[in-house]
Amino acid sequence: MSTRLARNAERLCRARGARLTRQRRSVLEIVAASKRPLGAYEILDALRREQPGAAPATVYRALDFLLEQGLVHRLESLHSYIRCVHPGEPHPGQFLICRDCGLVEEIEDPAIQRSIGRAAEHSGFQASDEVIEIRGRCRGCAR
Amino acid sequence: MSTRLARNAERLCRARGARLTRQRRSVLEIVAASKRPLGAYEILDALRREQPGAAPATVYRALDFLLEQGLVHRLESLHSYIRCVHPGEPHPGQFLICRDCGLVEEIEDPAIQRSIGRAAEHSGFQASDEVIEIRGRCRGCAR
DNA sequence: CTGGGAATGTTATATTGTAACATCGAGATG
DNA sequence: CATCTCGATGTTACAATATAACATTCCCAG
Ligand SMILES: [Zn+2]
Ligand SMILES: [Zn+2]
Ligand SMILES: [Zn+2]
Ligand SMILES: [Zn+2]
Repeated sequence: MSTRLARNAERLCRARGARLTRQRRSVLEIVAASKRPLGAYEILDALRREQPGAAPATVYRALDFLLEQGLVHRLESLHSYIRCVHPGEPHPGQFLICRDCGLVEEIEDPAIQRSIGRAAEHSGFQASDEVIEIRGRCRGCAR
Repeated sequence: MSTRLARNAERLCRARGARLTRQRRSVLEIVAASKRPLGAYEILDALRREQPGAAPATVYRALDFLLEQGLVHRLESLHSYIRCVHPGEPHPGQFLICRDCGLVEEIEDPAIQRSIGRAAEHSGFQASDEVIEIRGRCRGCAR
Protein backbone atom coordinates (compact mmCIF):
# COMPACT_ATOMS: atom_id res chain seq x y z
CA MET A 1 0.00 0.00 0.00
CA SER A 2 1.15 3.54 0.70
CA THR A 3 4.66 2.53 1.58
CA ARG A 4 5.89 5.90 0.39
CA LEU A 5 3.68 7.69 2.86
CA ALA A 6 4.50 5.32 5.69
CA ARG A 7 8.21 5.60 5.11
CA ASN A 8 8.15 9.35 5.01
CA ALA A 9 6.13 9.47 8.21
CA GLU A 10 8.45 6.97 9.81
CA ARG A 11 11.44 9.08 8.87
CA LEU A 12 9.89 12.26 10.25
CA CYS A 13 8.95 10.63 13.52
CA ARG A 14 12.29 8.95 13.96
CA ALA A 15 14.05 12.26 13.47
CA ARG A 16 11.96 13.69 16.31
CA GLY A 17 12.22 10.74 18.64
CA ALA A 18 8.50 10.04 18.25
CA ARG A 19 7.23 6.49 17.97
CA LEU A 20 5.06 5.73 14.97
CA THR A 21 3.64 2.48 16.30
CA ARG A 22 1.71 -0.05 14.28
CA GLN A 23 -1.60 1.30 15.53
CA ARG A 24 -0.71 4.89 14.76
CA ARG A 25 0.47 3.92 11.33
CA SER A 26 -2.75 2.03 10.69
CA VAL A 27 -4.79 5.12 11.52
CA LEU A 28 -2.54 7.27 9.35
CA GLU A 29 -2.95 4.89 6.43
CA ILE A 30 -6.71 4.77 6.85
CA VAL A 31 -6.94 8.55 6.82
CA ALA A 32 -4.51 8.89 3.96
CA ALA A 33 -6.27 6.30 1.83
CA SER A 34 -9.54 8.23 1.90
CA LYS A 35 -10.33 10.82 -0.74
CA ARG A 36 -12.53 12.62 1.76
CA PRO A 37 -12.03 13.56 5.37
CA LEU A 38 -13.09 10.85 7.82
CA GLY A 39 -14.83 11.16 11.16
CA ALA A 40 -13.26 9.49 14.17
CA TYR A 41 -15.92 6.80 14.19
CA GLU A 42 -15.47 6.11 10.49
CA ILE A 43 -11.80 5.63 11.19
CA LEU A 44 -12.77 3.35 14.04
CA ASP A 45 -14.91 1.18 11.76
CA ALA A 46 -12.02 0.82 9.34
CA LEU A 47 -9.51 0.13 12.08
CA ARG A 48 -11.69 -2.60 13.49
CA ARG A 49 -11.30 -4.58 10.31
CA GLU A 50 -7.72 -5.24 11.28
CA GLN A 51 -8.10 -4.86 15.02
CA PRO A 52 -11.59 -5.81 16.17
CA GLY A 53 -11.03 -4.75 19.78
CA ALA A 54 -10.39 -1.10 18.94
CA ALA A 55 -12.38 1.46 20.92
CA PRO A 56 -12.95 5.21 20.50
CA ALA A 57 -10.03 6.05 22.76
CA THR A 58 -7.78 3.99 20.51
CA VAL A 59 -8.58 6.21 17.55
CA TYR A 60 -8.53 9.49 19.43
CA ARG A 61 -5.16 8.69 20.94
CA ALA A 62 -3.69 7.87 17.57
CA LEU A 63 -5.18 11.03 16.10
CA ASP A 64 -3.74 13.14 18.92
CA PHE A 65 -0.33 11.79 18.07
CA LEU A 66 -0.71 12.30 14.33
CA LEU A 67 -1.99 15.84 14.84
CA GLU A 68 0.98 16.67 17.06
CA GLN A 69 3.34 15.32 14.44
CA GLY A 70 1.64 17.32 11.71
CA LEU A 71 0.77 14.21 9.73
CA VAL A 72 -2.96 14.87 9.74
CA HIS A 73 -5.19 17.92 10.17
CA ARG A 74 -8.50 18.28 11.90
CA LEU A 75 -11.32 20.02 10.03
CA GLU A 76 -13.22 21.87 12.73
CA SER A 77 -16.31 22.60 10.72
CA LEU A 78 -16.68 18.96 9.66
CA HIS A 79 -15.56 17.23 12.85
CA SER A 80 -13.29 15.13 10.74
CA TYR A 81 -9.70 14.41 9.89
CA ILE A 82 -7.62 14.53 6.72
CA ARG A 83 -4.03 13.75 5.85
CA CYS A 84 -1.60 16.60 5.49
CA VAL A 85 -0.47 16.93 1.89
CA HIS A 86 2.99 18.15 2.76
CA PRO A 87 4.03 17.07 6.21
CA GLY A 88 7.44 18.08 7.43
CA GLU A 89 7.09 21.15 9.54
CA PRO A 90 3.74 21.23 11.35
CA HIS A 91 1.72 24.17 10.06
CA PRO A 92 -1.81 25.54 10.24
CA GLY A 93 -3.93 24.09 7.48
CA GLN A 94 -5.92 26.06 4.95
CA PHE A 95 -8.73 24.21 3.27
CA LEU A 96 -11.18 24.53 0.42
CA ILE A 97 -14.20 22.41 1.30
CA CYS A 98 -16.75 21.56 -1.38
CA ARG A 99 -20.31 21.40 -0.09
CA ASP A 100 -21.46 19.36 -3.06
CA CYS A 101 -18.98 16.54 -3.46
CA GLY A 102 -17.31 16.69 -0.07
CA LEU A 103 -13.80 16.90 -1.44
CA VAL A 104 -11.30 18.99 0.46
CA GLU A 105 -8.22 20.63 -0.98
CA GLU A 106 -5.42 21.71 1.31
CA ILE A 107 -3.75 24.88 0.13
CA GLU A 108 -0.82 26.85 1.46
CA ASP A 109 -1.23 30.50 0.65
CA PRO A 110 1.32 32.90 2.10
CA ALA A 111 -0.90 35.89 1.33
CA ILE A 112 -3.63 34.59 3.63
CA GLN A 113 -1.02 33.95 6.27
CA ARG A 114 0.35 37.46 5.93
CA SER A 115 -3.02 39.17 6.04
CA ILE A 116 -3.94 37.23 9.16
CA GLY A 117 -0.63 38.06 10.76
CA ARG A 118 -1.15 41.74 10.11
CA ALA A 119 -4.73 41.72 11.36
CA ALA A 120 -3.68 40.00 14.56
CA GLU A 121 -0.81 42.38 15.08
CA HIS A 122 -3.13 45.30 14.56
CA SER A 123 -5.17 44.07 17.54
CA GLY A 124 -2.11 43.34 19.66
CA PHE A 125 -2.90 39.66 19.40
CA GLN A 126 -0.20 36.97 19.37
CA ALA A 127 -1.50 34.37 16.95
CA SER A 128 -0.34 30.82 17.56
CA ASP A 129 -2.49 28.95 15.12
CA GLU A 130 -5.44 29.38 12.85
CA VAL A 131 -8.51 27.63 11.55
CA ILE A 132 -9.02 28.53 7.89
CA GLU A 133 -11.83 26.60 6.26
CA ILE A 134 -13.31 27.99 3.08
CA ARG A 135 -16.58 26.45 2.08
CA GLY A 136 -18.18 26.56 -1.32
CA ARG A 137 -18.17 24.71 -4.58
CA CYS A 138 -15.13 23.15 -6.18
CA ARG A 139 -14.12 23.55 -9.79
CA GLY A 140 -15.59 20.21 -10.78
CA CYS A 141 -18.95 20.82 -9.14
CA ALA A 142 -19.26 24.39 -10.36
CA ARG A 143 -19.68 23.40 -14.00
CA MET B 1 -31.66 45.26 29.69
CA SER B 2 -30.18 45.45 26.21
CA THR B 3 -33.16 47.18 24.71
CA ARG B 4 -30.89 48.76 22.14
CA LEU B 5 -29.80 45.36 20.88
CA ALA B 6 -33.30 43.95 20.93
CA ARG B 7 -34.72 46.87 19.04
CA ASN B 8 -32.07 46.73 16.38
CA ALA B 9 -32.57 42.99 15.94
CA GLU B 10 -36.31 43.51 15.83
CA ARG B 11 -35.94 46.12 13.13
CA LEU B 12 -33.67 43.91 11.03
CA CYS B 13 -35.98 40.94 11.28
CA ARG B 14 -39.08 42.95 10.55
CA ALA B 15 -37.46 44.33 7.42
CA ARG B 16 -36.87 40.78 6.24
CA GLY B 17 -40.22 39.35 7.21
CA ALA B 18 -38.58 37.17 9.86
CA ARG B 19 -40.20 36.67 13.23
CA LEU B 20 -38.07 37.45 16.25
CA THR B 21 -40.24 35.65 18.79
CA ARG B 22 -39.95 35.95 22.53
CA GLN B 23 -37.95 32.74 22.75
CA ARG B 24 -35.57 33.74 20.01
CA ARG B 25 -35.10 37.12 21.58
CA SER B 26 -34.38 35.51 24.94
CA VAL B 27 -31.65 33.39 23.39
CA LEU B 28 -30.22 36.40 21.59
CA GLU B 29 -30.14 38.38 24.82
CA ILE B 30 -28.49 35.53 26.72
CA VAL B 31 -25.78 35.24 24.09
CA ALA B 32 -25.34 38.97 23.82
CA ALA B 33 -25.09 39.47 27.57
CA SER B 34 -22.12 37.13 27.86
CA LYS B 35 -18.60 38.43 27.58
CA ARG B 36 -17.49 35.02 26.30
CA PRO B 37 -18.98 32.66 23.78
CA LEU B 38 -21.54 30.26 25.24
CA GLY B 39 -22.16 26.63 24.47
CA ALA B 40 -25.66 25.53 23.55
CA TYR B 41 -26.15 23.84 26.89
CA GLU B 42 -24.94 26.90 28.78
CA ILE B 43 -27.53 28.89 26.88
CA LEU B 44 -30.06 26.23 27.78
CA ASP B 45 -29.26 26.55 31.49
CA ALA B 46 -29.74 30.30 31.30
CA LEU B 47 -32.93 30.02 29.28
CA ARG B 48 -34.39 27.63 31.80
CA ARG B 49 -34.33 30.33 34.44
CA GLU B 50 -37.14 32.06 32.59
CA GLN B 51 -38.59 29.02 30.87
CA PRO B 52 -38.02 25.87 32.91
CA GLY B 53 -39.41 23.53 30.26
CA ALA B 54 -36.83 24.42 27.63
CA ALA B 55 -35.06 21.52 25.94
CA PRO B 56 -31.98 21.26 23.70
CA ALA B 57 -34.09 21.53 20.56
CA THR B 58 -35.50 24.80 21.86
CA VAL B 59 -32.06 26.34 21.95
CA TYR B 60 -30.79 24.83 18.72
CA ARG B 61 -33.85 26.04 16.85
CA ALA B 62 -33.45 29.54 18.16
CA LEU B 63 -29.75 29.47 17.29
CA ASP B 64 -30.50 28.28 13.76
CA PHE B 65 -32.76 31.27 13.32
CA LEU B 66 -30.29 33.75 14.80
CA LEU B 67 -27.48 32.35 12.67
CA GLU B 68 -29.57 32.68 9.53
CA GLN B 69 -30.37 36.26 10.42
CA GLY B 70 -26.73 37.04 11.04
CA LEU B 71 -27.38 38.04 14.64
CA VAL B 72 -25.00 35.49 16.13
CA HIS B 73 -21.99 33.54 14.89
CA ARG B 74 -20.94 30.00 15.61
CA LEU B 75 -17.34 29.41 16.65
CA GLU B 76 -16.51 26.06 15.11
CA SER B 77 -13.38 25.41 17.08
CA LEU B 78 -15.10 26.11 20.40
CA HIS B 79 -18.51 24.59 19.70
CA SER B 80 -20.02 27.78 20.94
CA TYR B 81 -21.93 30.87 19.95
CA ILE B 82 -21.28 34.59 20.15
CA ARG B 83 -23.22 37.69 19.21
CA CYS B 84 -22.34 39.47 16.02
CA VAL B 85 -20.84 42.87 16.75
CA HIS B 86 -22.24 44.50 13.65
CA PRO B 87 -25.31 42.72 12.38
CA GLY B 88 -27.02 44.05 9.32
CA GLU B 89 -25.83 42.13 6.35
CA PRO B 90 -24.94 38.55 7.27
CA HIS B 91 -21.22 38.01 6.75
CA PRO B 92 -18.57 35.42 7.52
CA GLY B 93 -17.04 36.08 10.91
CA GLN B 94 -13.36 36.51 11.62
CA PHE B 95 -12.30 35.92 15.19
CA LEU B 96 -9.35 36.35 17.49
CA ILE B 97 -9.70 33.76 20.25
CA CYS B 98 -7.56 34.05 23.38
CA ARG B 99 -6.52 30.70 24.80
CA ASP B 100 -5.77 32.20 28.19
CA CYS B 101 -8.76 34.33 29.12
CA GLY B 102 -11.29 32.94 26.66
CA LEU B 103 -12.26 36.31 25.25
CA VAL B 104 -13.10 36.51 21.58
CA GLU B 105 -12.83 39.57 19.40
CA GLU B 106 -14.71 39.73 16.13
CA ILE B 107 -12.79 41.59 13.45
CA GLU B 108 -13.65 42.49 9.90
CA ASP B 109 -10.53 42.66 7.81
CA PRO B 110 -10.95 43.23 4.10
CA ALA B 111 -7.37 42.14 3.42
CA ILE B 112 -8.06 38.66 4.79
CA GLN B 113 -11.20 38.53 2.72
CA ARG B 114 -9.34 39.54 -0.41
CA SER B 115 -6.50 37.07 0.06
CA ILE B 116 -8.99 34.27 0.59
CA GLY B 117 -10.96 35.30 -2.45
CA ARG B 118 -7.84 35.25 -4.58
CA ALA B 119 -6.68 31.90 -3.25
CA ALA B 120 -10.07 30.35 -3.93
CA GLU B 121 -10.19 31.83 -7.42
CA HIS B 122 -6.75 30.46 -8.10
CA SER B 123 -8.11 26.97 -7.43
CA GLY B 124 -11.27 27.54 -9.42
CA PHE B 125 -13.23 27.38 -6.21
CA GLN B 126 -16.44 29.37 -5.62
CA ALA B 127 -16.26 30.37 -1.98
CA SER B 128 -19.58 30.90 -0.26
CA ASP B 129 -18.49 31.31 3.31
CA GLU B 130 -15.48 30.93 5.52
CA VAL B 131 -14.42 29.86 8.96
CA ILE B 132 -11.62 32.14 10.17
CA GLU B 133 -10.63 31.52 13.77
CA ILE B 134 -7.28 32.79 14.92
CA ARG B 135 -6.13 31.36 18.21
CA GLY B 136 -3.47 32.77 20.45
CA ARG B 137 -3.02 35.28 23.23
CA CYS B 138 -4.84 38.57 23.46
CA ARG B 139 -3.21 41.88 24.23
CA GLY B 140 -4.22 41.78 27.86
CA CYS B 141 -2.93 38.29 28.48
CA ALA B 142 0.31 38.81 26.56
CA ARG B 143 1.73 41.25 29.08
C1' DC C 1 -64.14 32.76 12.60
C1' DT C 2 -61.24 29.42 10.36
C1' DG C 3 -57.62 27.03 7.66
C1' DG C 4 -52.85 26.43 7.07
C1' DG C 5 -48.11 26.98 7.82
C1' DA C 6 -44.69 28.29 11.06
C1' DA C 7 -43.19 27.84 15.78
C1' DT C 8 -42.90 25.24 19.89
C1' DG C 9 -43.27 21.09 23.16
C1' DT C 10 -41.69 16.62 24.10
C1' DT C 11 -39.29 12.36 24.00
C1' DA C 12 -35.88 9.77 22.46
C1' DT C 13 -31.62 9.03 20.30
C1' DA C 14 -27.41 9.94 17.36
C1' DT C 15 -22.78 11.64 17.12
C1' DT C 16 -18.49 13.18 18.88
C1' DG C 17 -15.16 13.14 22.44
C1' DT C 18 -12.98 12.09 27.46
C1' DA C 19 -12.02 10.22 32.08
C1' DA C 20 -10.14 6.82 34.74
C1' DC C 21 -7.62 3.04 35.79
C1' DA C 22 -5.69 -1.55 34.70
C1' DT C 23 -2.33 -3.87 31.82
C1' DC C 24 1.22 -4.42 28.46
C1' DG C 25 5.64 -4.02 26.36
C1' DA C 26 9.90 -1.93 24.39
C1' DG C 27 14.08 -0.35 25.74
C1' DA C 28 17.36 1.14 29.57
C1' DT C 29 20.10 -0.42 33.33
C1' DG C 30 22.79 -3.35 35.90
C1' DC D 1 19.53 -12.33 31.48
C1' DA D 2 16.54 -10.10 35.04
C1' DT D 3 14.01 -6.39 36.28
C1' DC D 4 12.61 -1.67 36.21
C1' DT D 5 10.21 2.12 34.21
C1' DC D 6 7.52 4.90 31.43
C1' DG D 7 4.95 5.47 27.42
C1' DA D 8 1.46 2.94 24.83
C1' DT D 9 -2.64 0.25 24.79
C1' DG D 10 -7.01 -2.14 26.62
C1' DT D 11 -11.36 -1.49 28.69
C1' DT D 12 -15.36 0.47 30.70
C1' DA D 13 -18.02 4.02 31.57
C1' DC D 14 -19.58 8.48 30.72
C1' DA D 15 -19.75 13.55 29.16
C1' DA D 16 -20.85 16.96 25.73
C1' DT D 17 -22.88 18.29 21.51
C1' DA D 18 -26.55 17.83 18.23
C1' DT D 19 -30.67 15.94 15.71
C1' DA D 20 -34.98 13.11 14.54
C1' DA D 21 -39.67 12.55 14.82
C1' DC D 22 -44.10 13.62 15.83
C1' DA D 23 -47.70 16.03 18.61
C1' DT D 24 -49.50 20.50 19.80
C1' DT D 25 -50.04 25.33 19.77
C1' DC D 26 -49.98 29.83 17.89
C1' DC D 27 -50.27 33.56 14.53
C1' DC D 28 -52.12 35.61 10.73
C1' DA D 29 -54.19 35.84 6.11
C1' DG D 30 -58.40 35.29 3.90
ZN1 LIG E 1 -0.82 20.32 5.95
ZN1 LIG F 1 -17.14 19.43 -5.48
ZN1 LIG G 1 -20.44 39.47 12.69
ZN1 LIG H 1 -6.71 36.88 26.92
